[in-house]
Amino acid sequence: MHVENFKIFSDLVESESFSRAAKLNGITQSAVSQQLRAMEKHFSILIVDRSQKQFRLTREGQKLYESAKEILYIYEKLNSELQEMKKVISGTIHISTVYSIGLHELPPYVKAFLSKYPEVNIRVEYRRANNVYEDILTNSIDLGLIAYPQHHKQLEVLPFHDDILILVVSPEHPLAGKNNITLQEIADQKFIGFEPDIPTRKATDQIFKDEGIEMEPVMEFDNVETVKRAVEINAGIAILPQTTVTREEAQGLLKVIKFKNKIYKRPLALIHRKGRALTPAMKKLIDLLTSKDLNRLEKDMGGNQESIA
Amino acid sequence: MHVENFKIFSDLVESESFSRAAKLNGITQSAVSQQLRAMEKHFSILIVDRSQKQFRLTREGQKLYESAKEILYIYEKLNSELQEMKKVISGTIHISTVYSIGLHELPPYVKAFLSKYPEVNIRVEYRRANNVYEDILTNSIDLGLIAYPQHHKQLEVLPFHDDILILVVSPEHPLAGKNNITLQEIADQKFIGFEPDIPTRKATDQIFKDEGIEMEPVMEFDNVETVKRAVEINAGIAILPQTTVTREEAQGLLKVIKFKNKIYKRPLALIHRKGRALTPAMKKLIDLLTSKDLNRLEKDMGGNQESIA
DNA sequence: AGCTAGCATTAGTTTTACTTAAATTGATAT
DNA sequence: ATATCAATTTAAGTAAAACTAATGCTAGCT
Repeated sequence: MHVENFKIFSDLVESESFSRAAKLNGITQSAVSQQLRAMEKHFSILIVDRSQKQFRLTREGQKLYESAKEILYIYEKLNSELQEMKKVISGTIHISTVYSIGLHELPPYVKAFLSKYPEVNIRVEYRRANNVYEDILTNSIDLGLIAYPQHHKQLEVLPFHDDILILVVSPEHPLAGKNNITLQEIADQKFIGFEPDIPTRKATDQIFKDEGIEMEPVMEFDNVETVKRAVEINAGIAILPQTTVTREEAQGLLKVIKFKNKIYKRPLALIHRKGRALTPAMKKLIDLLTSKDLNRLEKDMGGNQESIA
Repeated sequence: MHVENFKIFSDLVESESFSRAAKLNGITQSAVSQQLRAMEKHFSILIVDRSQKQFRLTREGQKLYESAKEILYIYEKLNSELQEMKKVISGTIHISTVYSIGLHELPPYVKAFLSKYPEVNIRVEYRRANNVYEDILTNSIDLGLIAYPQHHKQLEVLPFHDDILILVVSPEHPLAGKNNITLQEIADQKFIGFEPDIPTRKATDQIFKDEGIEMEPVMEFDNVETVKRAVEINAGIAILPQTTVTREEAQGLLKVIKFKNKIYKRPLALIHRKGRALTPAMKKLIDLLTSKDLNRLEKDMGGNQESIA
């Protein structure tokens, strides 16, 4: 039994005419007649009393009509609710991110997003890179933010943007006066790095290796914040993403020195489980994050804002 | 959208397996997969999150499941109610009948019927024959009882049984002593008849005509009861259906005389509008009335008695 | 009696739904 | 990494259902 049959039957009852019910549903009168006959056969009942010209339901027909209306009501409600759900931007988004991105890259995006979609909750968890991948693969988290993305069969990797790696020293450090510098010039410095399993550490290791420099950190930490604190007390120098030190640089706590001739990039990426159903809110957030220009996107999104249920 | 689709989807959600849902519905797992895909296309939504092996509904899928259950509940309720209605013998039956049948033939049947199906209301209206036809054709009445049935295109005529016409005289009448009689012997009697448009009058007219007797009633009435009263006061003789005078004969108010050599029958019939939807109660009553043997039928019906909702 | 409007019927076509079989996928083991 | 396994998806073909168009009926009207 088609739900559409109920619609046509309902129209038939209300219009008391096969031909009008047919027109209302864009089919021929013959189809309406055949449908009714099929319904009568299906339930093995008489629905319409055909003993007179005037349209008249049997008791069974009356009952059927009542149920048909109920079903149609639920069905139409379902339809509109589903269409609404597609549009409505709401719910909670769980994000797993490494400190460096979550603390320094993400906030402006989150702020912009939440001002557009106040119905959305964004919950950010700060985790080590390997845990971010794990969270995504086990479906315990919606989105992940990592640097130097590793590809994986069940992972959708969306390039975010690239950070630039710069040298960070204490204002007290002998190199603090320089405006730019080469890797060779810091080869004999005390280097403060990330722990070996942190992607950025692997990246800096590779950078040094490419330049033929053997560099063993004097200290290792698992997040930027601690590295910065160590550099601040002049325990050594560090190579960090530019955006993670803007505040300290502005406050004169740290000195930032660019590399000469060379730009070391730190690619960032947004990851989510491949094929994972994305809520409209998640899609919007991904759009925002993968858009190159935050301001342009903010404008674009203004027109798209939907009413919130 | 098929209601059956909702059933399969519901099974899919509850079993969390395409193959089990398929088995439950006697189709292949491929069909389940195709159906789900068709539903997703139909609503333009994702229903099942396929990003992991484990079965998981999307928010939309959850909503769909809830509505599916509601619809299935109504549909199954409708189904069982319709099947119940087919069985249950209840409601009101409107009968139009002429006096002679309604008063003397019908009562035992009605009594038997009501004792079997106490949920049924039988409303009997006493009308002239032409009005009975009219009531049936205009659908204002369910069943009609008439004598000498006229056939009509929109009329279903079910032969009831035949009355036997006999001569009725007052015990005071000179003919009262006779056991049987010929038409010729009453040719010069004062005859009390029905009005010309009453079928039984037409029948008696024909009977006299066939025998070459010219017979003009001295009185005309439109129903048996009045005819009998007139005979009782010895205003004349009358030809009436045997069953209409049993009480008066037993009480000695009237004398019944059979016709010699000849039996004049008065065919009775049950009529209803052709194609008119008959309720189960009506069908049962028709069965009872058209059955030759009241007692046998009563026994038969004993086993068929249904529970009443 | 014939006409008309509306429904029913029939035949043929299009559409849909299903089955079978092969391909793909994701998870797990090798 | 590669093979494997179980489950789902996809593809192709077929059976069934639903529809249209044309025609047939029938009740109610003139």
